[in-house]
Amino acid sequence: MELQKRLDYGFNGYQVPATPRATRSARKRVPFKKRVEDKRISAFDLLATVAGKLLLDKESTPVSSNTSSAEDKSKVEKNTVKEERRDGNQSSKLETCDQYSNDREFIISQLVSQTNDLRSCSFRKSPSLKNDTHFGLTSVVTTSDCSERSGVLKLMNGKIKNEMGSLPCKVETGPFLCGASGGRIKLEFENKGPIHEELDRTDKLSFREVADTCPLEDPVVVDGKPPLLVSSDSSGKTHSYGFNNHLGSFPGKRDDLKIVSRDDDEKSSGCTYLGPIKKPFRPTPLIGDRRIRKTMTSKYLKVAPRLNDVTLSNSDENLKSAYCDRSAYKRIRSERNYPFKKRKFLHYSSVSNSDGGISSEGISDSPEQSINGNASGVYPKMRGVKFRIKSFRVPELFIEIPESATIGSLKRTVMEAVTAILGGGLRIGVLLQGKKVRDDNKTLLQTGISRDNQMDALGFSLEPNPSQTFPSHCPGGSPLKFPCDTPLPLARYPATPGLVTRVTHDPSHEPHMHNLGNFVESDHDSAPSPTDMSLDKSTTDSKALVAVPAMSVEALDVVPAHRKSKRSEVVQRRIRRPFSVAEVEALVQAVEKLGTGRWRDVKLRAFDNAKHRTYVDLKDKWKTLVHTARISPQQRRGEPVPQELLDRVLTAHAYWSQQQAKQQLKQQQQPESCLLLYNSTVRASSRSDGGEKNFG
DNA sequence: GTTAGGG
DNA sequence: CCCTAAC
Repeated sequence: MELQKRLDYGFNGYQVPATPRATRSARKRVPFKKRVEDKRISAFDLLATVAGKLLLDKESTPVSSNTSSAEDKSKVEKNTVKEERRDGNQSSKLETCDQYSNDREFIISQLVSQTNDLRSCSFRKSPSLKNDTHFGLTSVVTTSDCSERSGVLKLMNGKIKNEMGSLPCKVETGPFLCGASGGRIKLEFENKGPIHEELDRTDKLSFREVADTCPLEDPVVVDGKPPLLVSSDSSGKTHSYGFNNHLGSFPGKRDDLKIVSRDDDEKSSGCTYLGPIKKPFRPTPLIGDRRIRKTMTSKYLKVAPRLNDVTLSNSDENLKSAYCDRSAYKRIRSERNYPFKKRKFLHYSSVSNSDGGISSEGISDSPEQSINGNASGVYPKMRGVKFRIKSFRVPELFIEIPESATIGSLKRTVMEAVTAILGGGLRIGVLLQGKKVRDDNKTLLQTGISRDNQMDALGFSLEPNPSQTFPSHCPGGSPLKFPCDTPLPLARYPATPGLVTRVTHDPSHEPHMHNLGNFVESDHDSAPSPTDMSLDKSTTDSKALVAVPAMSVEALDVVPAHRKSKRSEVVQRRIRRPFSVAEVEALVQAVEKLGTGRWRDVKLRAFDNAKHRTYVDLKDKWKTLVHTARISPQQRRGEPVPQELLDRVLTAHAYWSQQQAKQQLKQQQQPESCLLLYNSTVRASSRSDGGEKNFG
């Protein structure tokens, strides 16, 4: 009979509705049980702790320092406010920086603009980049705990490249956590030349030239201020979750920050050559819209070819590498762009999939490690374990900035790039005796980290955060393109007029082609590895999708899932990702077939690869689609959905609503026995084929 | 874990 | 998109 109805309806694409929930065996709702806090320390906790220590504000640092934490903090906030108020005023920004320079100082020793060279070399194959101006940056940044204030930043025609390989770090167990002694963070941006700057006793952030093999000219030394991370959020809440502020308040008195620019193409990983960016960025419309207001300084940095790629080598490899870097744009969002909320922290594998040389060194036992007297029942001898990370190396950074940009802007840009990296582009890997500890749930005790004899083998590494990678895909509607023509879902986010900066993380997560049918890209969350992903998709996806329209690139914008270093604390709201027309079409198609109320199936069917689209999202989208279809076109907002689709939405919605009503009616009328029979029949028919069987 | 709806 | 009640 059901079949007959369908035929009457005249649509053969719909399926028998799934058995209504109500008819399913009743499940008891288990009252929420408050979880008992587990005092055990898991690897994840450890990571969170360390990362938090490294990246977050100095609020958590001991007050024993000469510098008042509170004072610094207030200073930062003050500056923040001021900056925002004078938004756009360069001089005022400098002023702001000046204030801040009390603690840190930047010296730029060399600055070179090589727009032309770049254009003729690395960018030869990238027409879209022709007009870009680049400042190559090679720098070493060091912050240390002393009062000495000096630093040097040399700029060259390269860029701050963020090398996303696994990064080594040195860790020392010690009073770090308790602040007894200064913890240090050494971040390196290596530039081929193994320039390692030893941490000095400076109390500021300094940039120092490293292995600059490029011809430099017009050396410019500027005694500037540190690119204060500005919080443009006047609400004043920013500091509570914005990484920028945390960075701004980098415990200069205690921590050493070392960044060495690096020009290591070989490390750029196996990315494939990608052609010019075809997909134009979606204009960031609305100047003055929410984004602008909120992210004045939160620029989106992009990769820029490194100088060395251009001047030092003309080898294909270099060009290729450079190109890859160029194409591996990603958005790095400032953490403060996201409101945070108390919520369950996204669980993710904290250990990198990348096998890049990870190394850790220098972990030393802390004399005073232990003390957590409170022994839990499970772990009778619970001991505290303290770590002191002596140094970390930060991935490469690429920065592109207009010639006309001011030094102040440049500084800020660099700072922001670093901030972005630290804020969300990295994750921490834990190594024990050279091997990654992948299970975040293991306790230190279980892992053996708590044992003294293991301390020496413990290491941490900074690794690229897969979630920050840029997915790519090939728009199905367009002709098949060569890889090099794959549109890059890049986006430019001029933070301030005249200043365009972009940063990218390692190309190791290079965008890859997918089957046309694979219209929805995963956001790489917890992706095994770029390579695996590709393979995975090409095999898995192809079979699962049928004649699904390809989505437009914009739909695939990767929005880095920002991970708070501090677990269990605030987690930002997911970024809004408007559905593209292609997605809508896929959704409509799936719903037509599966009906409303089977969102999980819809998800599996049409959005299985779009990790960022949950079935709840799909359900919500359908809800809004129905609403949209009902309102007048004038009232609609956002990317217009073809009327044809909206019509289908209404049709399908009406149909399934009717089905639902009928079923409910039936359930009420049918005797129990019949109901059971009916249900079993329906289930069998609707699920015999994975729930996608069509009526004929 | 899913679904349905309100916010 | 989030949150949550009700499955």
